[in-house]
Amino acid sequence: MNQQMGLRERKKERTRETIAETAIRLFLDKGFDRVSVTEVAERAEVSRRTLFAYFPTKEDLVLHRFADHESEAARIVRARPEGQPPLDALRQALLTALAERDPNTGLNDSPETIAFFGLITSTESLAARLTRYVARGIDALADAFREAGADPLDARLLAAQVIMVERELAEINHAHLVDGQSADDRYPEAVRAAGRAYDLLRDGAGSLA
Amino acid sequence: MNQQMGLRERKKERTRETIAETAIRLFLDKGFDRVSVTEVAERAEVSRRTLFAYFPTKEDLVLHRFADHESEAARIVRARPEGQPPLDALRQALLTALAERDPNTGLNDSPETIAFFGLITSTESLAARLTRYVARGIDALADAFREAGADPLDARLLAAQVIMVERELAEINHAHLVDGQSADDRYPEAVRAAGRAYDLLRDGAGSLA
DNA sequence: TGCAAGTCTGCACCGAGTATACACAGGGGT
DNA sequence: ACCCCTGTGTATACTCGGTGCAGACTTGCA
Repeated sequence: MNQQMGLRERKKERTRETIAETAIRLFLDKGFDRVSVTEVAERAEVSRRTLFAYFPTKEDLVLHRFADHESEAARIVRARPEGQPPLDALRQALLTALAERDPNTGLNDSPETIAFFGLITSTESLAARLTRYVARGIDALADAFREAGADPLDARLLAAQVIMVERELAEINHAHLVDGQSADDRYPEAVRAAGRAYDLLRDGAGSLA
Repeated sequence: MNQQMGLRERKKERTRETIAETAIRLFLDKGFDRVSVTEVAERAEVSRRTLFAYFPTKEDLVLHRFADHESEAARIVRARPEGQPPLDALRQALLTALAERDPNTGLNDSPETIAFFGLITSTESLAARLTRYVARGIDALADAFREAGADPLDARLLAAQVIMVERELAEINHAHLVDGQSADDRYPEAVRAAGRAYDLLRDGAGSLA
């Protein structure tokens, strides 16, 4: 029974992947607003109705991946080594992600990644819906901070700051790559900016502002 | 001619106000998703098409007010007294707004204000579109920080943090009022939280996290 | 083989938003 | 007085995202 259920699940998963891939390919090719859901369904060889059974909205065809990563920051905090401050763990994780050219850092210069990133930032409805996942990421991170012993108010404020700062850093990196800079060229400055950002979080803006 | 133009402008403005007020009243009464644009147009006695000439989207019927306030923070920084650090000016402005029970602080307990605030946070499409104005507010504030002499990277990071922190504070206040607390009861704690938030921005999370 | 549950589909429908073509008013120049 | 021009509102019909419904098909299971 387990195997049979497994087969079904796998088939559903394959259908799901096919739909999402077809959609993203079309969106990258013609632009999100210039492709109708009907066209996606036709190309993916499912009915419109079925497509909506897998993805509740058109935007989710693109953004479903982010649903999985929304609590990544919280996970990092929870998995940190004994005795390490949460902010240090997050800083370290960001530096690692930069070194690995993690797409979420905006520092991956493969054409598809750049295009995908650009698709989201340049499509208003996608950017808007993305913030929903961002908000959940903030909530999750605030929970993790609280578990780590932070005051509830501090936890929320700091979580919001961390998440927003990481987004800004990613956007800045992406902007440079769009400008033609290679990820390797940008890397040192990206590392510096990330360090500066976490210094600000730890030490504050102080007299500077 | 000036008078006639003036009259015309005023008439347009009144029409605009009528539409927006009618819409908000209906939304507060039945919920955003349970009122169609057609119904709003009928009640406001204009055609659907005319309504869309005044407000590009249904969401803007509610959010148009925020478009004006999106650069409020930037304005505060630019208008600060000679020699005052930008963060101090923002802190001071927030404390003043709290004392005045400015609706944007989430600390206004008039039933309409609470309902209006709740309408936005509980309606996904409204919350999503609101972030568009928030993003523009961040950009504007970053500009102001740069004019005040901040490094461009610092300006962006700090602007994002300030705007998000003020939003979080407002949400927390609103949540307490929804719970039944009066604005006056909540006020001391709101002041404390605001102070703590700006302390964090100035001094950082430090060893705490 | 036949039953039951889950999945897929077609169809009709709703609501948001747009294109087009038109009505109507007032103002300005001849 | 005439016409035109511009700005504002209107009716109609359309596209597209998303949902409800009822039937058909697959798949697992007895």
